[in-house]
Amino acid sequence: MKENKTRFIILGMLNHEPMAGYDIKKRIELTISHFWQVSYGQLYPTLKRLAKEGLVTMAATLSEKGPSKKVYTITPLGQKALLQWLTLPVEKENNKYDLMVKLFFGSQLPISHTVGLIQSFKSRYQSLLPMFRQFEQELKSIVPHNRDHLHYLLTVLFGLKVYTAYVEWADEALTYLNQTE
Amino acid sequence: MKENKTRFIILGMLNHEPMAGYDIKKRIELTISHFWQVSYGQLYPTLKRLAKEGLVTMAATLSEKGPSKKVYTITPLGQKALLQWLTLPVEKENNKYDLMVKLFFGSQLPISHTVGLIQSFKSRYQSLLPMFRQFEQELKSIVPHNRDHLHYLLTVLFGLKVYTAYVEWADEALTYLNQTE
DNA sequence: TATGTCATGTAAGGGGTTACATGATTTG
DNA sequence: CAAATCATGTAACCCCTTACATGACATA
Repeated sequence: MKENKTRFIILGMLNHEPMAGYDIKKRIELTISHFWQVSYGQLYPTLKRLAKEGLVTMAATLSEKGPSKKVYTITPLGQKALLQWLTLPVEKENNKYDLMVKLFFGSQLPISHTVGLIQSFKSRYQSLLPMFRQFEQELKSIVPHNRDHLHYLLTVLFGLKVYTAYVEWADEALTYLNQTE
Repeated sequence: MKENKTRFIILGMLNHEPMAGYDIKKRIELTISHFWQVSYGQLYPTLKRLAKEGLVTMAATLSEKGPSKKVYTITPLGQKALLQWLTLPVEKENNKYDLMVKLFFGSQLPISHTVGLIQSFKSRYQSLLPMFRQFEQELKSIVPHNRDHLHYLLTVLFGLKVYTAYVEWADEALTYLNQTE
């Protein structure tokens, strides 16, 4: 069977503080989008469903400033469901890399083309590194006093490690391709 | 819009040599499963569809040894479709890590629990490294003479880099958690 | 003879993306 | 005043996984 994990992403975010759907989305982008993504098409219906099941409550804030928002708050039932899910076994990740498929089958294409693909892969992740390094610095100064931020830091370090590995691999690959030319 | 990439995985495999569905699946497991996965439930219907569209042809081999197989061969049309897809822009990967979500939200759980999760993550990938290293050795001896194998090698090096990054991150994370205890 | 592997499939169901739609508000 | 952003949603579609189903053959 397949549990809906989006539910728990939302519950996790709301467990930190009450938020509107739009804000949850922004928070996701900022904090966990390097290892989990949620689209509006999934977010809003799931919020509605969580409310219906009593795991969150909704309060519409009319006319405060900007468009009206629907602020959601996690309920004790929701917290219980979240905690229970957190103790469930971790599922193995099945990641897919379009680039690798194209590389694997791309021996007929000109090497220059392959080089281009790898270069843009490299620069995509290289450009993200500074942001992660800044997060790392900020978090490391807070962590000694705050348990929550330790967990956040660990995921930032993960992003840093993996993206750095991407960049290093790209350099290695480009070296090999240069030798072949 | 969303193209069906499974089609091109199959075409790519058949472009190397004609095979039955079962063999394609095994080949996928052996060579690209660390960056792409295909299930039977997707494989067989897609093969059927590719045949219907004329991108592959099917020949049933009855009674040779073992159960009968349906051997598929790529057609010129199929090769054209494959080549065309290979030149399409690479799509950004959207990978999901269940573990990271549980880490990110898991500050309320006992540290020992978190440690356990990270340890099993580490050992899962650490145990895969020797196999990749062996592939690396084998391929490096062939590569100078064979263009195909260079591309295969690049994806093996990718697996090696990323899985090594996983292991290194795990060690880093465990160190942090030890300090906290 | 029972278990495991070979070999091919189908059906159900869900999760998730994309595209479409709407309207208010802010900013250049 | 136009464009971007805020804010919430719906509908279609499809990819994919899971579970189920079948039967032959090999092996312990």
